[in-house]
Amino acid sequence: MLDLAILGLLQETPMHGYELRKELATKLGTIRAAISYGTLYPTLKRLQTAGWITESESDPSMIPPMTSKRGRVVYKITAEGKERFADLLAQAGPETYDDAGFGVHFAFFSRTDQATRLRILEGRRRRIEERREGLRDVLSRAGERLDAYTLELQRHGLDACEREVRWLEELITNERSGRAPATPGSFDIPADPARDASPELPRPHQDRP
Amino acid sequence: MLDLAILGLLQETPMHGYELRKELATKLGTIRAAISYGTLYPTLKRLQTAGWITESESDPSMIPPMTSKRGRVVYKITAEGKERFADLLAQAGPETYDDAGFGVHFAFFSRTDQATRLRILEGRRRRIEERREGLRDVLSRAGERLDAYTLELQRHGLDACEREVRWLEELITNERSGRAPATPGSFDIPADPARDASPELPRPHQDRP
DNA sequence: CCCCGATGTATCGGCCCGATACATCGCTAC
DNA sequence: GTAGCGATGTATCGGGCCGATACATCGGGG
Repeated sequence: MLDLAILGLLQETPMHGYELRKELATKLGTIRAAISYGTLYPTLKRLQTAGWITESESDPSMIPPMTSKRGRVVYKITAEGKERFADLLAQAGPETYDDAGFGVHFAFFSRTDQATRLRILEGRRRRIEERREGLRDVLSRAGERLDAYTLELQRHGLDACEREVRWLEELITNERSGRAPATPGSFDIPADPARDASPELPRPHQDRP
Repeated sequence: MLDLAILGLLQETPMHGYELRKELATKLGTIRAAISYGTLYPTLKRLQTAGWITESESDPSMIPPMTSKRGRVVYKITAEGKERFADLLAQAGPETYDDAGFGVHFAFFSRTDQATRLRILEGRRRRIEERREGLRDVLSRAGERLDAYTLELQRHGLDACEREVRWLEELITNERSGRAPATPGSFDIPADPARDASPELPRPHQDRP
């Protein structure tokens, strides 16, 4: 999962570890607080061993001069890495539909073809619907076995599930009618990007046609 | 975190591993799909070594007779385990306020005193508010740097944050006015436990007084 | 009679996290 | 000036937790 995210970011531009962590945090802020260095560096080493990325010591754009001793290590993606990224983007494991997996895949939807986008959105919807049904069962059948706080927790979780299903429904509808909110590559922004709300951005929250 | 959940469930009644996993799944269904056996059994071993629980081979209530060979192992909590449970319930680490930690603590709120409940609810609210501010910053400042799908993901996450903050606000208000939705021990249920909705349950979703 | 799904216990490799250590740079404060 | 401090930066270690896997029993349906 993390492989996909790192490969995706390095495909945009080479980076060193610290930078990568920050970009990861902003891109995946909703689904993962901030990747730990205890995860990042071993993962980078693993990707390097596999041949997906290469390490180039202290690049020319070294803005803070840093009298060396230990230059920053800049990672860049290889051709095999780009292939790997494409494979990971399109693959359909069960982990593609859990919280983390779906989030990472969704974050790179602008580089995914529409058929794959639809498959992932529908798979995620099915997953959430299952979770929702489980919660409904607990709330209706096991109502007298659980205390009020636990029930309230379940109810709140059920709310979140229903909300996410609706969100996914709208995204799927949009996707099917070709109104995808992104074009591959750079995106046409109408000059003022959402100060308080952005009704001109093709979000899935418009009325049904 | 898992220690707290296991100790809490074993405090209600002794259980064997398989049963424990199922109870864990229904009680914590919203925050953790289902605990893996690769987690559960080592954890039980660790709790046993620490002296919080004891293992009693194949109890008298062995309903499916099972011609032995390997009887089911029933775990029960010790006096030290109950102390440990109380400590874990009241303690205030940073992990108390993340998704998993808060969920487990909340699930055992019926055994927590009101002061601790308030502290945890407010800590959680602060945590979510910070996450919300981070997302708002990304959405307003980095609007043109991210593609539309990533932005949509952030927007959805922001929605979830705002929703959870409101939920917490209502719980805190309820808690402060003494209208806690649970009494310690068993709970008085009005005969028909929520077939479709349960307006008579003291949920935090009633109108303000 | 045989397979299948539920019940049940247990281990292993591997991902990921928090804590920790170490080093440099630019800024402010004394 | 120099001492601290926060941001930048790389890296390791112990341990929690997961998915996959193995093994075993039991009840029921084909």
